[in-house]
Amino acid sequence: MGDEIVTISEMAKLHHLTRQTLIYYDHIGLLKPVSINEHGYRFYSVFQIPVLREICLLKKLGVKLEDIKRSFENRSPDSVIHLLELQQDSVDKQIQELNRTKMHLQQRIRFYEGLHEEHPINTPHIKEIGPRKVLFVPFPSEPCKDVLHLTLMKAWNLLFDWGTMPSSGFGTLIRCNQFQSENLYKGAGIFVVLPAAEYDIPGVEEIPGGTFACMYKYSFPYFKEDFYTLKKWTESGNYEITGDALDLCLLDTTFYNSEHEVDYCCLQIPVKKTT
Amino acid sequence: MGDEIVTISEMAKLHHLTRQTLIYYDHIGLLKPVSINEHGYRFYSVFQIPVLREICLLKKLGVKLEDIKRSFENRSPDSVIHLLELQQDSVDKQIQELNRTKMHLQQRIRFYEGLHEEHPINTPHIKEIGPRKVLFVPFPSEPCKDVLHLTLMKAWNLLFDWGTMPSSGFGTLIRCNQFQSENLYKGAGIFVVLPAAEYDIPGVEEIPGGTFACMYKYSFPYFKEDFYTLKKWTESGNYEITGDALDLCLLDTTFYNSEHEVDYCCLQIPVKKTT
DNA sequence: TATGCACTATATTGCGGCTATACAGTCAAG
DNA sequence: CTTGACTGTATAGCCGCAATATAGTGCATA
Repeated sequence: MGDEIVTISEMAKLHHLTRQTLIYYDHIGLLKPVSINEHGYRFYSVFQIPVLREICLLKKLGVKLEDIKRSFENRSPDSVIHLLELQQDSVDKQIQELNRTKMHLQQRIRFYEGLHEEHPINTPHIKEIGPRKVLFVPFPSEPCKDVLHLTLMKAWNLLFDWGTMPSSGFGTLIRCNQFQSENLYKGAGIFVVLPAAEYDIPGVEEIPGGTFACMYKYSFPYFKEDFYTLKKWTESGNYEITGDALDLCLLDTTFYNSEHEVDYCCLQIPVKKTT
Repeated sequence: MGDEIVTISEMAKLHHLTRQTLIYYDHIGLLKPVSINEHGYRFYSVFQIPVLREICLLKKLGVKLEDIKRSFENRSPDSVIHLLELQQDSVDKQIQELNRTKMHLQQRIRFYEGLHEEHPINTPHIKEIGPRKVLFVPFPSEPCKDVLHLTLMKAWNLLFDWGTMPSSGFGTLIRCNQFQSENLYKGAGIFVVLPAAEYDIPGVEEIPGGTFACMYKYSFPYFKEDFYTLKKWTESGNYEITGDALDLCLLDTTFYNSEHEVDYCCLQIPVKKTT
C-alpha cells in the first residue's frame, strides 16, 4: 500500500471480509474495483475504503445488498435517512413477530408441562379451572374420525388466518342442552383454546372459570361412554351441571406409541354443588 | 375422502400449503405418504393430518425442518418441551440482536438528522455539547490519507469485534498538550463515538460535556490550518482551552459530489470563558 | 532453471425452505 | 374423443455468501 491502491485481499482483510465476498460484490455491481489489470487482478482505491465500510455498516443494520446498491446510486443524507427509516420499520415488525412467537412458545411449553402432574386415569374428580377464551367451530355432521379432523383443521386455519396460533390445546365441546337428548352431538363442535393475549378474533367464546368435574382418559372424543360415565358420577355426587362439556385433547395422534394408540384427553363438565 | 385416505392436493389445501411443499417434505423425509400407487401418486392417511398440523405449528414457531424431523423420530412430551425451550432461547437471542440493531438505527438517523440544522461554514462559534463515550486509536505515524483510513478501520473493527457499531460518527482527536508544539499530531488519533447504551468495551474514553468552540468546514482532518484558525479565534475571544480538540467527520467520501470533494467536518475545541 | 509459496482468477455447488416453471402422464365427465 | 383437473419429475431461482475445484501469476529461494 502507500500508493492509494489496495489489492483485493488487503481490502477484504481491512473489512473482515473474504476475497470471495468482494468478487461477489463486483459481480452484483455493488462495489467494482477502480481498475483491473491485464490478468484480471482487481485493484481498489483507498477512496473505496469508506464506501465498503458504509456497505458493511448498512449490511449489519440488516439492509439488503440490492437496497444498499440502489441507495449508493443516489446518495445524500436525506436518502440515507429514508433508507434507515424503512429498515427501522422492518426491524420493528420483526421484533413484534418474534415477541408473538415467544408468547406462543411459552404457552405451548406450559401446556405440555401441565402433563407432568400425576393424573388418575378414568377416575372422576373435582377441579377448579380458570376462564378460557376459545374459538368454536360446529361439526358439519355426526362426529367421526374424518369430521373431527376436518373441523379441527378448519378452526386451526381460521386462527392462522388471524395470525395467531392454537398453542394451548383443543378438543370437543358438547352443548349442555343436548345432555338429555338422544342426539348428544347436536350443536357440538371443535374448540381451540386461544393464547390469553389474543382477543381481536371474531366469534370468540368465553368458557367461564369455576368448578369442573374432570376425568382423564384414553379414548377418541366421539366415544360417548366416557361422557356418560362422568355425567352419572356428577349426578350421584350431588352436583348440578352448569354448562357445556369439554373434551380437551392433551396428547393426539402425533404421540401415539406402542402403549397407547388413542388420544389422551381430559373430559371437563362444569358443576356446582347442590345443597 | 371419507375412506381415511387423502390425496396430496387435499392434504395441501387442508394445511394451507402447496403440493410442491408436500413433495419437498417427501423428498427430505419429513413427511412421507403412507402409500404410493403404480403411477407414483402419493396418498396420505388421515392420521397424518395431525402430524402435518404439528409440523406447520413448529415451523410457525421458527423451528427448522431438520429439527422437526429429528424431533419426530423420538417424540414425547418431554422431548417436545426440550425442543421448544431451545427455540425459546434462539428467539430471545434474535430479539436481543434486533433491539441492538434498532438502537443503532436510531442513533444513525439522529446523527444524519443533525445535519439538517443550518450551520455557518468556516465561522467559529460557541456551542454546548453533552458528554460522549469514544473509542480512541492513536495514529501509528504522521496522519495522511492512508494512515487515516487504516487507523479508522482499526477502530471500526475493534468495535465490530465487540459486537457494537460506530453509528454516531467518528473523527480525529488532537491532544491539547501538543497545541503549542511543532509536532501537533503527537498522541493524536481516531476517535469513534459509541452508542450511549454500550459501555462494556475496554479502553473507552469519556469526552466531557461542556462549552465548545466550533467551526464547520470542508477539509481533510489532517489539514492543520482550520485547527489553528479556530484556536486563534478562541484566544482572541477571551476563551481558555480546557481539553483535547475533536475534528468530527459529518460527511465522508461516500457523500462526495460535484460540489464538494472533501469531507464535511465539525472542529470542536472545549473552552471556558476567562473573566 | 526449477521449486515452492502466496497470491490471483473463474466456475460450480451448497445452504434453507420453499416457489415457479416446463413438460408429461392419469383419470373422470361429457 | 376431447377436455380439464388432477398427478408426476426435473430444473432454476431466491439471498448472501462459503466452500471447493482448477488454473494462472509473481516473487523468493535452492
